[in-house]
Amino acid sequence: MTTKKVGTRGRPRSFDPAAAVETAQTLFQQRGYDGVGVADIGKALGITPPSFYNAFGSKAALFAQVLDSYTAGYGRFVPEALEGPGDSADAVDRLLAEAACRYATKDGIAGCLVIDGVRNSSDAEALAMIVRHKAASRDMLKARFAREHPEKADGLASIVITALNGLSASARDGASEAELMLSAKAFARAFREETRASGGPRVRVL
Amino acid sequence: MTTKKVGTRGRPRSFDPAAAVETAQTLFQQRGYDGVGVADIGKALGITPPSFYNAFGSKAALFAQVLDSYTAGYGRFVPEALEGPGDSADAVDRLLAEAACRYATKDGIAGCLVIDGVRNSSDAEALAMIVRHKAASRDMLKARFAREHPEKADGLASIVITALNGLSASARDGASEAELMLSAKAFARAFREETRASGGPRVRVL
DNA sequence: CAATTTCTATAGTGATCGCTATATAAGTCG
DNA sequence: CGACTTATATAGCGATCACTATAGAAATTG
Repeated sequence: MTTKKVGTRGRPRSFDPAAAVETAQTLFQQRGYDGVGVADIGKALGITPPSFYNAFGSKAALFAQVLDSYTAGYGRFVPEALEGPGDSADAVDRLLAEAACRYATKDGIAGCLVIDGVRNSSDAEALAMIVRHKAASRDMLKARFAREHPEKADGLASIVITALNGLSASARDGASEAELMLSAKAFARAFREETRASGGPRVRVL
Repeated sequence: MTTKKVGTRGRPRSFDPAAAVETAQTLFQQRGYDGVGVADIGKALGITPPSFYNAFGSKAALFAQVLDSYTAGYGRFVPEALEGPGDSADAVDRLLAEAACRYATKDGIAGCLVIDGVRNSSDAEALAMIVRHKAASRDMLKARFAREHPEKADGLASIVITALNGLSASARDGASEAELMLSAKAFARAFREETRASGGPRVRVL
């Protein structure tokens, strides 16, 4: 009896659903949506299928909870980096550097759940959820860049998303934090150039 | 009887194995290794499981053939871009631009099979093959960059790999060729800066 | 022709997938 | 206490996974 809410009738839960969401997040991030079975989650939580379905409804519904929790918790660094001091290029520099730190392998977890959690999945429901989350992230980036570069906000968002995609993929392939940071810094400089350029980069090599 | 080799005894094949490898490549690229079943391939080829196993041995063995064919054919653009005229930065500019073109969705296919074909897969054998192919690609990049930048060849390879990873991932997420090209050009400029820089970028904004 | 070789289809292996029908255990409430 | 409510476990659903045992069909060879 992990949860103990007074005034509730019926047999109490033998596990904490919030902790279960965290456990599931870890599993989904390690193996991807399709790579984790309901049986795996059940084993990790010490529960059997009926308890799982009574608590979460379905594997997809649990994944939705995991994604919401992920975005609201771990994923906060994105809006935080974007809304910090300085211009768009400063924000992107913070964002990519932070991503390089966070995406690097820690406790068997690497990369971003939203970016890579359902890659190659054949589950339409899970794919649709991720599409929504990615669209929301793109809108967030675009809105930030549009404040200074309304004309090319969309292109700038594409560059940042592709950079984040690359960092997450390399992290999942085992890249070290130092390796990721090198790419992050290079891409951040590329972004800064892009915010300046009309045609090519207006810089002069010394 | 697609194949007709004279002098062979026994019942002839009802399908062309080389064409089958191409068909399988398409399927693997569309849905990933785990997303394609032997039954799917059989249906696409109009054959039943015994014919499949008689010809290829196993799903993993077919995938190995697909990867070899992919690297030897489609994947030639990588060494070709690297060995063209100019310095490393010129080579990377060609490489990333070519990748942007090729990775963009065409006939339902997007991204790179080596980069994303087994992402989130739970098949150890297929994963091991991809690890080998990725290592070979990294070595190729590193060797090219080491000719001009022996000290930082490894870091430069990391940047290019992360850029390619990003382009492939964004392509699989549906990015247009124009979008990918914008990122490719930005990353190529970042790479050029990196080949010049010791500390930060030695440029002056005009 | 018959013998040999090779590929073919039908059917089914055991394992795993997400999910559930049934019954029981473990609580609160009157 | 009994009535009620909720969560639990055992067992199994149909579907799909990679793969195979068996036997027959289609070619070359003597």
